[in-house]
Amino acid sequence: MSNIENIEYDSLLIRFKDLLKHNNLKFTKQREVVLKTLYNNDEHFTPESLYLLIKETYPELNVGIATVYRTLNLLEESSIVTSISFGSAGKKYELANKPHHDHLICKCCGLIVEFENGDIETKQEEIASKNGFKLTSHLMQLYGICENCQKSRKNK
Amino acid sequence: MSNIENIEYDSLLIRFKDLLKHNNLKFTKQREVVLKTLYNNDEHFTPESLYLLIKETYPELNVGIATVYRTLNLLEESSIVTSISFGSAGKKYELANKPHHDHLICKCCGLIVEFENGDIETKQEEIASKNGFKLTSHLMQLYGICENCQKSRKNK
DNA sequence: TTACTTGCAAATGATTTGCACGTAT
DNA sequence: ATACGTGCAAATCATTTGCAAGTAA
Repeated sequence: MSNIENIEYDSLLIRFKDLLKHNNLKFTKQREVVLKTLYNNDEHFTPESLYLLIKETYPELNVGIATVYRTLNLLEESSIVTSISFGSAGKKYELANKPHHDHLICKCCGLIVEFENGDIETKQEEIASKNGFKLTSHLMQLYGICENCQKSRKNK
Repeated sequence: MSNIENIEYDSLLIRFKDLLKHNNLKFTKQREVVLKTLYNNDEHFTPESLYLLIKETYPELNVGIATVYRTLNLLEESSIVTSISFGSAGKKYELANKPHHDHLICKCCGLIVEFENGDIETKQEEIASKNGFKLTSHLMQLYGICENCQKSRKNK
């Protein structure tokens, strides 16, 4: 692990600890492990997939899925993680401090592809100011069928 | 109700009936009423809100919520309706053949302004196809502070 | 010590499913 | 007549919550 990554993780951890202290909450191994696992794995996790990975990685901690849910909610309220939801397949979480990007989501298998597009962001600013709004953030998710799912549909 | 609306509805209905026939499914009052209610009300429905409106509008049919779910799934698979996920507020359905609109949302007072922007939609198509996706829908919400709220903040 | 946190299991809420009866074709 | 569709209630799935025991501060 490089120094840069450690610095990033350390600052995340400090933010998390500060937040806990401010709210009279305690810093626990379980909470740390949730944050660390999100940080070490560049994926979009469902609560269950995160729970399974944590169980596998830290079997001695015997973390319960309820704690994963509780910690994800805490982290999301504090804007340390964000979630995206796609239909009935559920909700997925990722760290919020990644460089800004939007999501392309397969309605069929749940695959998520990240993208970034400056032209669209410029247009969004134009639309907002045309309507008298001062833009603070946005949510853009494109839903479709990915290459693989298009193929498997044809095979049926 | 104008002729134009009737023609639109009739063509929708024909599409639905064709689809049912094609799959050896039957055209029933309940299925018709789900489509008609979506058509007559320019809203985003949760399965439950749609169910409640149908019960209120056609009490004699005694439609069950399971049928609303079943019909929405059927209509969605057939691309007659699409669903959009509004964050934690759940999943909402609307007719797929309406012109797509997006939302500009004031974080301060909740004002919602609808807009439509062809340039962005074109870019979205480009992004999707560049990633091998066949685009079916999108969710774009711009969050900000509206004109009025900007003024009243200054007054404070 | 004393709150807060945990894992567990039970509870909840949304959606789906099995079944016997009803209905469109 | 024969599937298929329906409402109902029970089942399921993801998520939340109550509780007694454990742990950070």
